[in-house]
Amino acid sequence: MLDKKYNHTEVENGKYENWKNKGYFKSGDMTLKPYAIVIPPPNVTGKLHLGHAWDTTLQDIMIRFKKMQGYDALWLPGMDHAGIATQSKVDKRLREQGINPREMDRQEWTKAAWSWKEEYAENIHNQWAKLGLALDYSKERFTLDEGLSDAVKHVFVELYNKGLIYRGERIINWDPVQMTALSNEEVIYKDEQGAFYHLKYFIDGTDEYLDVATTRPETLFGDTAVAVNPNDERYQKYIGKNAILPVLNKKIPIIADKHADMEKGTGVVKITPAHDPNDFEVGERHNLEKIIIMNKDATMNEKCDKYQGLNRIECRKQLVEDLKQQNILIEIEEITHSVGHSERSDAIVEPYLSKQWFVKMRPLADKVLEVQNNKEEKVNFVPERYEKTMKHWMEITYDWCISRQLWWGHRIPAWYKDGEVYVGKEAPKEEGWEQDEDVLDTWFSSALWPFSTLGWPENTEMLKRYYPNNVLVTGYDIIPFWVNRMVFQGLEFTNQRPFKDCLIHGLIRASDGRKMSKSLGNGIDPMDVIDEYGADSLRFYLSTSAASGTDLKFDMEKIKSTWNFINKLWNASRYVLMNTEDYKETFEELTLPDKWILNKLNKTIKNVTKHMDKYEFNLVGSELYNFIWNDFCDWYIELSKINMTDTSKTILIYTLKAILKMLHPFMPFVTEEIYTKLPNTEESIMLSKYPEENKEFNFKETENMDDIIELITKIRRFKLVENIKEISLEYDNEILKQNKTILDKLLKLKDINKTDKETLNFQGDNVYLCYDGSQNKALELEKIKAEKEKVIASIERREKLLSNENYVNKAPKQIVENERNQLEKEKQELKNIEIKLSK
RNA sequence: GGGCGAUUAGCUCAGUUGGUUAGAGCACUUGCCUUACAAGCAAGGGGUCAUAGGUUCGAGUCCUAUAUCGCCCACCA
Repeated sequence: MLDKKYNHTEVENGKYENWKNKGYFKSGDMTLKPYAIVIPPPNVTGKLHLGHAWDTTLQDIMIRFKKMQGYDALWLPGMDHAGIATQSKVDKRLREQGINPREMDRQEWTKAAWSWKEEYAENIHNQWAKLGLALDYSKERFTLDEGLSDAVKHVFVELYNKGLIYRGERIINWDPVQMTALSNEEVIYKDEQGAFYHLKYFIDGTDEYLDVATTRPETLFGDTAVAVNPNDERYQKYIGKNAILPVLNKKIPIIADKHADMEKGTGVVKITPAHDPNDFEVGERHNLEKIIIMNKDATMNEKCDKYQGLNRIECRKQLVEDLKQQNILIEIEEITHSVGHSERSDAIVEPYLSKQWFVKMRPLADKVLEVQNNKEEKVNFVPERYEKTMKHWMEITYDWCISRQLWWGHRIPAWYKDGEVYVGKEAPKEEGWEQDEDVLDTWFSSALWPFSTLGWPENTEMLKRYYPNNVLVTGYDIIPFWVNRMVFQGLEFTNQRPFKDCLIHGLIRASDGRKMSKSLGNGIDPMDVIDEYGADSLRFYLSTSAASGTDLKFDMEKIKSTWNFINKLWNASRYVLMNTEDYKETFEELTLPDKWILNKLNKTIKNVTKHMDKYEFNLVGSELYNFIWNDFCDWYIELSKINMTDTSKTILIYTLKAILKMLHPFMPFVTEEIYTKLPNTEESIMLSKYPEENKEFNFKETENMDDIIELITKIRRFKLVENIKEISLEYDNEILKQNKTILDKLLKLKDINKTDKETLNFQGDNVYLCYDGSQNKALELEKIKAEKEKVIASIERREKLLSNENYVNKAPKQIVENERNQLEKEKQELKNIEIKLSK
């Protein structure tokens, strides 16, 4: 027997280990249809947050649903080595131990990183277990494991051979703290206070000058030209002359280039080809020297005169001061502008000329854009609008900088010797080749995740069976980093989309609407929520509280009310178990309530399945909530108390089983607990079959039950409003007579002196409610009048609607018919009211 | 600058081919310790669906503007 109260800790304890040990999470039954999801691999940097809990719950729901529907459902777990993120954490820990990580031997360091990985992977495994995720651990992968590393090398070499990977000197985003290059996606722009520094660049041999505005004056040491627009009349006369670069007093040419915008600032722009992407382009066009003026840690180098050794911020300060003294500074114009920061270190990103490896994006992106036009082959985004996000990225994307100056990651499979480059899966046989020191962007390996985890580039059975994946589930913030890259790599290397559907969810926000983050201190640990309310509450809340693709404001009150809902389910189950200890299963002699609940259950199964197939979990949630609480608990269970028979016992069990199965994907623990206590069940609800509509239970006459419910509600309201304790009923309706006991019990009818009568209507027949209303006559009259007004207004609305030929002809018959029926009912009601008033 | 989304009850949010008189949870009011559950039961109040037009027999839902808020991308001399 169940305890009086739902205790989530007790319920959840031990279940996961049992499922895992019994092998229920394993895939591979070749007699079944395959279904596959690969988990978005979490970083091995730390703890899972609520976003992970949300993301994985959605996947677990689909996996458990498909398993119960008889699919061979694979949910492949794994983790991401997370290059920069992990390296910085490992470094931080080493520094705390008094070790300078950069002075370590690379192999030593890597060992430390691997032990970090083991430690944090264990954390994550424990958290997955607490969440109840049906992951097939026998297929678990890690982005740095042997197979995946082979896939990475394979892709690198292939792309290189196709000319889609190249090495070149470009302006890249440089993180001077991590001392590595970054991709555009890893740069976060933030609005900050800054200034335009207007400087005098004198024209050589004159005392005229150009007013050059810059936000980064310290870069002037790298200036190799000043540009004006070729059509700018103001400056025509200077084109071809030289300007004198302040401080260095060096002559630099004044050139005409379209990059100079006549509308912006003074129309004159300094050109620093080694420290600005646009200036780089200008430099290429005009064959300008590209002077790098900073070291890798963003301190000024030997090109910077006396400023050498200062960091860029210090340098700016002192330089501006000096320029002021020298009367070179014209003015400082305060502005707000956006400044790029490193996603991981938050350092201000320095545009920096550097030799790096790049993926040539245009041909890869074009392929995606083409495939998205094909309904059968495209990735279907849910909600659809996120396809636009991907397409837009594909349209504007430019070459992807993939080399990182880190130690933690896939070492670039390129070797150098005497200026020659060799790219291959293995090192060249001859002596003297040195491998590239750099590693690849973490996203380079995760881009292959949907197929590399299945054994690709080998054409394995797994790959054939589970690729493309059925659905990928992730947040919209990851679309540019990951989704997009999986799609183009998938198409390039497997000629197929990596997954058929892409289910996108939003971000979890704190209750004040802000992002949850460590720095704000408003983060909530999902494990704390689980301790307090259970994984089932958390899961149901996360998966049913927001429409797909929208953000979710975390609300502890709602988790609490979800707990209440589970407690309700728990107690309903308790009631069922208490009353079905001994019974004989039979569906014979169904009563009206029996038919009614079976009918409702059918409808619920139909709707829930439909919504599940469309990933509309919030709608599944409300469908089940309403059915369980309002239909099953409030009505059917109450009705079952009137006359408990073998049939009603059978139906209680039958309905409860279906309820538990439909809830199971959302709340696996409590449904398992209850299900295994019910008679005649499999040893785990995970082995049970998802409910299906039973056509034999679609009874037409169940509308009578709806009418009885309406009548009972009306009478209860009347009793409450009029403050009447005792009533009796008089009626001559066949259906009411057949269900007399229902009315007697639920309304607690008694034989009393009938001094007053209220006339109600049931399916066209009058029902008289007899009571003693001697105390409150005057009040009643007011109420009746108000009721009359309401009914008249409603009748008028309906008559107007029904007299509209357009409406009657064009609206669906069912709706028009319904409208007519309601009108008849109301007319009857009005008659009753008038009779009452005439007394 | 370009794009996307949001605006519905006091609060948080559903409302996915346009179709009865717009729903839920929490909060609120009234009456109940009825042997599954008082973390409950029974009943109730509360919304001109941001604004202005339009399409339609019919609009929260479709179209066009406007306002406010948010997000993404681009630019940032």
